[in-house]
Amino acid sequence: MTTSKPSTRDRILVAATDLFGLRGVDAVSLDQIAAEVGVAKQTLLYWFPSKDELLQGVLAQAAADLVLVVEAAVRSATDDPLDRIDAVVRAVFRPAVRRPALLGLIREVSRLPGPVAASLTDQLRPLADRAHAYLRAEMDAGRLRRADPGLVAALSYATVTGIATEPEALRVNGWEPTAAGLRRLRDELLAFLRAALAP
Amino acid sequence: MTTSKPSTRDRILVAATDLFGLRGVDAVSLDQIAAEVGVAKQTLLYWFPSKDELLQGVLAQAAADLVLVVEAAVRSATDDPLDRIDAVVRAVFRPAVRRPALLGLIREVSRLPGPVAASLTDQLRPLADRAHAYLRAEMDAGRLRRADPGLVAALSYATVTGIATEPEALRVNGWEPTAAGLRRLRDELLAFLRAALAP
DNA sequence: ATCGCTCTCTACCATATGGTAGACAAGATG
DNA sequence: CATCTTGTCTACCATATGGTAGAGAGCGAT
Repeated sequence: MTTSKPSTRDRILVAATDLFGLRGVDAVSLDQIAAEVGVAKQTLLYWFPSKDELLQGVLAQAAADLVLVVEAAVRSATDDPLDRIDAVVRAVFRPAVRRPALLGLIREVSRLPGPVAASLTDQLRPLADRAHAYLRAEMDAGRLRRADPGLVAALSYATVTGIATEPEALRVNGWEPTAAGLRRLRDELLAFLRAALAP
Repeated sequence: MTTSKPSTRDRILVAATDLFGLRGVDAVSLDQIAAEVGVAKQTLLYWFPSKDELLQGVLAQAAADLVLVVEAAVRSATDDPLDRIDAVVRAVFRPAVRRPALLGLIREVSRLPGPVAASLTDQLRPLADRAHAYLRAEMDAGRLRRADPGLVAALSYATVTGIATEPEALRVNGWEPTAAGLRRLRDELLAFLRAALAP
């Protein structure tokens, strides 16, 4: 549902996503976002009645983007379950590399309980449910090693977001959060998944 | 370096750890922490000259605890590398289940760049370096499947913290963040690690 | 007793922030 | 022209927060 030319509302959404993701929601003031967009704070509050609703708007957009990316990856993959998993993981990593703020923001919000986090969870649930059902079906068909599909999905989700959203934290492991480093980590994760899920 | 009876300083540290971890650093005011401890805000500022230094104190304690737990686990394990990895993962999960705030806080701080995060990274680096060296040695000895030890360490760290610190986020995968659920997830992770690292 | 040290307290302040009130300009519509 | 809607702005406010200044209580040492 993106309009063709960037409206004020869209520009606010983009700037807020980046700033929230980069510095953390609480650390970013409406004034800073407004300055980044080049409008007055009141214009923000015109489009989004409160900071909370702005955050919700940002998250709705981010979740929608994530859903689109994953669905495109699924459609473009072959029938082989390991290939599909591969494609989805790569798809999730791609925007995370290009725009680390997005997944980082999702993760920050999910960390604390509350209505905003609950709403986000609701938006991502269909995606998770489909992955869940898919894994179960493939395991039943003997094309993946049997395991609890919910646990596998949760595990993969935790790992992917853990890597993609907090590359700075991984420095403690002597690893550098460059784009090349992220790709190597992604490939290692894929190797892990193959080793653990191959029938 | 813990004293035998809980001093005011220690009580402040405990309360701050829990509150920071539970609600996020920015969302917790010094007044709230003081109220929790049962002292005046000034007493906090007497022991820790600023909120930033309080945060650093909390992190130093948390990092030290983590180091102790992991080292104890390593000492108590057998020589088999998979058993050792198993023991370490279980050790990291244990405090995370009992006191989710701790690892969550570490992760939150690591998320944003800055001097506080850098200092924390420095405190955890020895641990990471030892894990790194250990994995490399075992791989060289043929007792683990060959892989980039830095990547394996980073991957495991990301997964463990991803699971342990953000159980709420994993609800999207139809999983419940109970203690039993955490244990099942931990066991699944261990199975993954065995499958991927067995020689 | 009194000095000095440690620890805790009661005010108080400067600042930043989210949010409100309302004016002003530009079209669209009658 | 008059009016209504949309979008942006300037000015202002109430509040919360991190931090400062300084006083006083308890207590061991001289």
